[in-house]
Amino acid sequence: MGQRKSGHVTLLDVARACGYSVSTVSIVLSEAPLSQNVAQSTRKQIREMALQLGYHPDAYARSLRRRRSQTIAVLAYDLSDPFCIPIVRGIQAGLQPANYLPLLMDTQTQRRLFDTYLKMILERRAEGVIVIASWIFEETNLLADIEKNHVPIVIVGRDLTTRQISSLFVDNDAGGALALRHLSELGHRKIAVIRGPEELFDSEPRWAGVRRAAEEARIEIDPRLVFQLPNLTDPTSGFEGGLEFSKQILNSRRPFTAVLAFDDLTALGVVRGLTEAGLKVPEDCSVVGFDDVLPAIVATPGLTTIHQPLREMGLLAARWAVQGIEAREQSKRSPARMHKALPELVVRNSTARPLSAQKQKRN
Amino acid sequence: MGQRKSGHVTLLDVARACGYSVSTVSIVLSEAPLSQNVAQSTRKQIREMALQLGYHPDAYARSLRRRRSQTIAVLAYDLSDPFCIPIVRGIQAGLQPANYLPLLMDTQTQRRLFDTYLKMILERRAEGVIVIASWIFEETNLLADIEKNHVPIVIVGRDLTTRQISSLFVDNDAGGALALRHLSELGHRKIAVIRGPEELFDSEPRWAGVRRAAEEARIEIDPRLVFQLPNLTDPTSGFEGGLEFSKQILNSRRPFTAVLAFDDLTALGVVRGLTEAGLKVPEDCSVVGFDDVLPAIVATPGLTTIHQPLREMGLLAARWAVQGIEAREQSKRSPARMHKALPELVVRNSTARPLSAQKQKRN
DNA sequence: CAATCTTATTCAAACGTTTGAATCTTGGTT
DNA sequence: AACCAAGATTCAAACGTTTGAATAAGATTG
Repeated sequence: MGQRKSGHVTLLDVARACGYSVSTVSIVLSEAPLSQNVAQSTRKQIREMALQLGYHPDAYARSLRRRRSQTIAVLAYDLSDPFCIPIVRGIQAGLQPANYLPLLMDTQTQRRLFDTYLKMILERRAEGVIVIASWIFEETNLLADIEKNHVPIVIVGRDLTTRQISSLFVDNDAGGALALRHLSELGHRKIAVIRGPEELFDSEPRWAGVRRAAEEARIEIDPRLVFQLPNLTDPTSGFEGGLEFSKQILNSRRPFTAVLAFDDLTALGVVRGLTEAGLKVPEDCSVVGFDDVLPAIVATPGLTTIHQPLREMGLLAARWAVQGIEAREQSKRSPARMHKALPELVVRNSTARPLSAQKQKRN
Repeated sequence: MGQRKSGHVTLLDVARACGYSVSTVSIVLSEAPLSQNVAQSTRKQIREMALQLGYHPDAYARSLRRRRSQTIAVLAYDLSDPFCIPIVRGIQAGLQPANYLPLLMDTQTQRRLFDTYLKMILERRAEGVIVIASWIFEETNLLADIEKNHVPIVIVGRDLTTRQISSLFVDNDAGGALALRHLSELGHRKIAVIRGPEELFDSEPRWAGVRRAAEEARIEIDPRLVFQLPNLTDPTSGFEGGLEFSKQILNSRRPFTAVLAFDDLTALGVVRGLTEAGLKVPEDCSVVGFDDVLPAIVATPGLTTIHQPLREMGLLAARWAVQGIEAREQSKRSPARMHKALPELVVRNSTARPLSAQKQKRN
């Protein structure tokens, strides 16, 4: 209604419209402690006028004055990886009640974008940063700028506690063991394993868990049945990796009854490869994945996999970030925390007893 | 170094450190036109000092003063729908060069969150809004508040040009026709169709396209082979819908050789249902989806589907939003635009000639 | 009835920028 | 010697809030 110069209604507009000072209006609308002393009638009047004019406080002015942005940056390495989404969801859920706005950024595994966003985080005065880890860059050094400003950082999917950064990640060792144990309990003994890319944090401990469980089950893993995914740029390229693997292993003519794939996409690639070669999953060969992402759930046969509590991890990451901010407010030092999430086996239909074992059973 | 009260380095800090006024420093660092008049030596000195101190301009102060937030809100109905991701990617790509920050918000198909975010959009002074459409709420009315502030709106996935909102969506009619034509060309005549939820914008035109193409191909669609998905809350529940469908149609014992599903997730549900009933896809029954999302690509058999140019649509949406903002700057009225994207058939392995037709061919 | 305490409201400064106008140097032109 | 135009730098106000301190008017007390 008024001829405001900027497009938006300001406190001044409201103040003029109902004849009070800017201060009073601010106190009422922001529900400051002082607003107890403001007369009931005044409060009501101001509130109604604000509503009528369509007043919305300017977050920029407010943040500037309060010196708080109420913002937490979420730096995801690649949103097109279905792995990220549940984490983001969890973070959202954790930030909502604390009234922080997640500033969601997708680096698309590009170094250039990572830098751009890092600058933005600083400029937008994010009070905390949650990083969903990527294997592409050594995030650690890049985050130095952020740390210098004492902005709390939490990283999901990678252990950086050695560098004093709070970290959440799944217990890869336990997960790998879970997967192998499942196959061994079904009666598989000739198990092929696809290890993750060397650059990736999860690869090593996952493999260690597999070996440990194999030993416990007295299964010897034939090194000629162990494959290694190349270092990938695109997270969905695990699928191609799995496809490629199937070709190689079938060519080699070495016998195997099960494949333990590094992650779900890789597993789906294996399923595709085997199927195209005329093999049936799970009858001729069992396949197990890792992560439990959407494509694994809706594929047929449903993929047996290791579930990561991604949502819960995101939730916790958000809580930690908020706590870190609060601690900083009171200039307490909060030490880096660590959470190893427990993975769970989800049995679907890509695994079954091997033909040999079935015969055994029938005997 | 300096004993700054706030955690961040300000212009004043830099100014003091090198003995110039705040103005000069601002002019240099923000590369204002006036900076041509600033002596080379001074410029260099200031830049170096800024870098050394780790100065980053405060986006809040800057936006407040410039009255520009350089921000465009992206309101996605549900990020866990793989459909959204490529659109978001496209938007990102389109916003990057224009130097706008996408404020990515995930409403999780919750009305409450939608409202919360709407308020935030206003408070954060987003200069434009891109909505990735949902079927849950009538966004139109909710967006009224935004429109009142003359913030340009672009909607993806739904036609709201009748309400003067620029809209981008796929040509559902053409897509539906494409799908049916593919099946008919393979020789299918008994085609079951799963229509989308009534609430959903795409459902009707897609169905219309199917009927049109059926007529053109002289195929009669048996109404008893036509099913209807219920109104869903969760986008991935299309999978359950497809599963349920298979049970019903197999129970009915009516013959059919192909299923044209509303979207990919539904199609994957159908594949699961048929497979569990002992039917083979595509040998015993062809299945075609719609959208071409990740799970359709990595499933086995790869799903034949109708591809939507989602990334391109996102890119265009971003461009339109930016143009809308520019137009508003010059207080030009820009009329609502419309773009109907062309869908494409992607043939994978979930469709094949029906058994009957194969025999015919051999004759 | 003056002094004190509430209650209700306003003042004015500050947050960190940007920018039109003002100021102060120079060296160059009449 | 007076004048002027660049050239280099600074002043000061403004953006829209918040908030500690100040003010004014009643009500309560000694």
